[in-house]
Amino acid sequence: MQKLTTQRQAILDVINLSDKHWDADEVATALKERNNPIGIATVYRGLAALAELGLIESIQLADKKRYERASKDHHDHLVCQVCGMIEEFCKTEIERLQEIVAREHGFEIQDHQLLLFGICKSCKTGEK
Amino acid sequence: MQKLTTQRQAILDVINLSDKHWDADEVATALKERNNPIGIATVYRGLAALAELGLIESIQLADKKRYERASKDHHDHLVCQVCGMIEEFCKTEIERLQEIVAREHGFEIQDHQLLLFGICKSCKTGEK
DNA sequence: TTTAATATTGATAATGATTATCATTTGCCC
DNA sequence: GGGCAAATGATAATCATTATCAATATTAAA
Repeated sequence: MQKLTTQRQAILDVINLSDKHWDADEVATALKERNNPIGIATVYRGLAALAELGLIESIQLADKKRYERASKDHHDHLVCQVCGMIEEFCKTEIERLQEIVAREHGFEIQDHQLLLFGICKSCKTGEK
Repeated sequence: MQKLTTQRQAILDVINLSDKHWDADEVATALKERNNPIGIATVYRGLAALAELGLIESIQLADKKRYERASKDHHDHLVCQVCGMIEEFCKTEIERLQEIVAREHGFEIQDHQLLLFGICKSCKTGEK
């Protein structure tokens, strides 16, 4: 179960194109522009399948899910509320503290998500 | 702007009833059961207004927003993927590290959300 | 207090992301 | 080479949330 079909490879290629955080619609549009249109339902299923295979990663924002290429080390995200830009950061110390919290609660962590919302550097300095 | 109408006070009362994390529909149902039905659109707007006034707090889960009563200290959440239970925890050290990350990126934090997904104590020990 | 401006309510329609349905196609195993 | 399991794609359905809008309530001003 969960095959890497030609459609899913095309989706994977698109996501690996850049370090953008793609939503399903953007992936579908990019595929259309590459003259390889894929049905939107297939895009959704393909993204879910690729994430399950560990070939891409996902973050859940308030309104929609976004996908990015898989990276070696786990990271979390800064989300600019002005321009929508998403930056990444690693902080192993935070991960360690999360484990401590979990232990205190008898909780077994399987996944986590840390989002920092605010204003990014370029929006703060008024750049375009 | 943003008045504390009788409807909004009723919504606030419901949320202050317990330390549950309510979604809009549950609040509307609770109000109906108390013989004080309030239109669902008004419930949504009321919850948003109360959160803006700082009288309640919200967390954004994958599918929906949930509201809880306001607490003195900021806290984050453990979400059990088996039973759906939501626990809270405080870890000021994590908050401090978030600020350090932000400074490193020239980012100004306005809000944040940390969710730990996994299996809670009682689900792990097989309780009911 | 009347009047005017403003915000709220509630029923319902609209939106938007995502999932379900289902007939058709593809790929693989024996 | 037929059959089973999974995938595809068009489209309908779902579900939380927001928009619309007429009716009502509240506040401020005259």
